[in-house]
Amino acid sequence: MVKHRPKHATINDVAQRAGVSKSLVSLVMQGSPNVSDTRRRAVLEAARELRYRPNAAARSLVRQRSHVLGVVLSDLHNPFFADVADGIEVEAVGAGYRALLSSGFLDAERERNAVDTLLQLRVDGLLLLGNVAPIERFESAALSIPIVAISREAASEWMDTVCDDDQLGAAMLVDHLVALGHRRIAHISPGVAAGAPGRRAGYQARMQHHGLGEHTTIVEGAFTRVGGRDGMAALLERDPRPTAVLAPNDFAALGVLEAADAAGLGVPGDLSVTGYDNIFVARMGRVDLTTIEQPAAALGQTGVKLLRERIEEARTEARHIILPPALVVGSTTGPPATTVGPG
Amino acid sequence: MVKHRPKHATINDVAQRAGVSKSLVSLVMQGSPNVSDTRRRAVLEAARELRYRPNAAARSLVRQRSHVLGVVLSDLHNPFFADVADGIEVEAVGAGYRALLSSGFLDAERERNAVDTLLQLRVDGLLLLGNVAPIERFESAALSIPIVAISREAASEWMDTVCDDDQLGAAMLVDHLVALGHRRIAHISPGVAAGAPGRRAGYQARMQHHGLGEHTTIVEGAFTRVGGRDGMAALLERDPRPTAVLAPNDFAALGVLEAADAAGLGVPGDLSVTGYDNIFVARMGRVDLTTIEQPAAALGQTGVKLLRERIEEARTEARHIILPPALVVGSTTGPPATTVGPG
DNA sequence: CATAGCGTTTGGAGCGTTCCAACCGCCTGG
DNA sequence: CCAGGCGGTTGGAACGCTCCAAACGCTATG
Repeated sequence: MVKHRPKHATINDVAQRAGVSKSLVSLVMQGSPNVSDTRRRAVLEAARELRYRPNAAARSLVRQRSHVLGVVLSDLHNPFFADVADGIEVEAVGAGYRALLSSGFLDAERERNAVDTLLQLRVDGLLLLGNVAPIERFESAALSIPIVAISREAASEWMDTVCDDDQLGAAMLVDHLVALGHRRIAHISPGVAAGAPGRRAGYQARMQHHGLGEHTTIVEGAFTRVGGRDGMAALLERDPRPTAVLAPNDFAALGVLEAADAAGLGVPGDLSVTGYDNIFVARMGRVDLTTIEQPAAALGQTGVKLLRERIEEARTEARHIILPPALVVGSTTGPPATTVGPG
Repeated sequence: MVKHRPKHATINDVAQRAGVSKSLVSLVMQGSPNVSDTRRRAVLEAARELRYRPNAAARSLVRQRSHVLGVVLSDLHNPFFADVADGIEVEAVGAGYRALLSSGFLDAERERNAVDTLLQLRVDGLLLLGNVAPIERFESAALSIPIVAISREAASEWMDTVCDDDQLGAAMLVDHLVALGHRRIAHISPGVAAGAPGRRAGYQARMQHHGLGEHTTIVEGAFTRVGGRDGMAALLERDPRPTAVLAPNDFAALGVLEAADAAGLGVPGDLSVTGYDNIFVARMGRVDLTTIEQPAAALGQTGVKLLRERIEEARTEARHIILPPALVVGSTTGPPATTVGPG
């Protein structure tokens, strides 16, 4: 059995084997046109034989560019982030970058750790995807590297943001429910996590707008199934019980549905439920959630474009982009049971 | 407005500001005990002021170690991989490594690309998570860096593997269905993708074992919802139609359920459906899929342990570890409609 | 008083690249 | 016949860091 050989071939090994200087090898590797065909073939051949792979660390050291974009996702389990990440990857690869992901595990400390690792690796730019820590925690990092926060409405002077119009999205859901006849509409909100403040504000404002300010009910609950279950548990203790619940995202909505099912409440007969994100699970026939569709891929692509402006064109003033959300009506919303007739 | 400053402070900047040599700064950064308190404080202070962050590229260049593990996931959207990735991250961080993810997007070419990027970054080890390309494509990479393939039964002389017992898992599902009275049990299989061959073999062998060899029916279909839908579409054209379907994983099973719902087939009345992985969606009340639970976190943790053996203890002979699966019975399986009585 | 030893600090070499200036032939034009 | 130019090639400096050997200033010891 051949011994495992962890040592990598270097550009010098290749140069020696091909009988040329390391500079020539470098030129060949970069696809320079000013290399004779014979030498080029010799170098390529030697590189293949030695299984040579340029050392990205050494390269980025001298180039001062890594051509890698870092992505910190708050939750690997949430399909919405996967959709956004797809958009990021497509746009990044198209522009000659690679995207490297790191999970923040819905924890502020681990999020910070992930950011730090990526920063030490000297990625060219950083995309924050639904981070849970308050945005100020990332401002100091934004001084030394371009950062784009996705799904973060909070405007920062130092970093760019791109998100959907959370306030509008929440308002659309309230409108939809009010049109169905609901009045006691409650909201579950995850505090300061990405997206939460906007949705909460939109909900509150729109309730006021409809003259339902007194029915405004907000309970705490995370962007997860457990968060939805917890929030719903809290709402079940209210008397009178709300007839409709705006979950902060689809994940939480699934938790709400589970809690409702467990409590023997019919959906939408006894309770209407809405989500946010339109993840694939929401569109499964057996779930069919009423929700807000965010333009996930577009969010990711726009994020990369913003990063490139800073990296390649040295833009310094912050840009904040808002993309339009869309209402998707499923079968988890309907008229409240107590409403009789259309009046 | 202050100008954006992409230039990072170096160890020399810190040294100069603190009035010491760069060597001393290096020592402080590495937490060496042989540094006087005064100097240490001065260095730390200077580093903070300059927002200094060690350059991981330069460090890994001289150390020949990056303390980063690369993870290539075949599909970011599949929650099963997220579970495994969690296991990886936990174990990696505990051992002083960081995990960096890259998606292969269920495409052999992009998978190769992802591997190459990570290789160029000189990660200390690589974890392949449900890769779709045949394993031989990664063998040459395994010569220059430790690689562990997860959910890959194919034994390789050059890289380690850790997976659950796919053959056994598939057999358990067949046993379960046979016990319910099924005979026409079909299987959807994604060819050579990770996990597929073992499950297919287990299905075939167990059908034989039960004397149902003639009812063995295999159609092509990927590890995705669309794959499940396609496979089910093909099966719906068979006459007689199978009474039970073994989807290759939960994702595909969701597609099968959708196709069955669309075709007006009751589950489990007209058709029993099983998955594989036990992802969270399978456990939602409205789905409640019969499936096989893979020890996801354990798979990830074991993978990291194997990597560390190669990295830190220079193990060279390959190890192949198999973890036990478990049957999870839900409400998508039941006796076939045509069966009368227990005979 | 010279020496040894200890804790602390430092300069310099080297990690694998890129890139620049310089160089080598060779051809062309005056 | 020589200056100039050009395609092809090369050595060496630099990137930011670690680590080694050596030096430093002390104190304790013979």
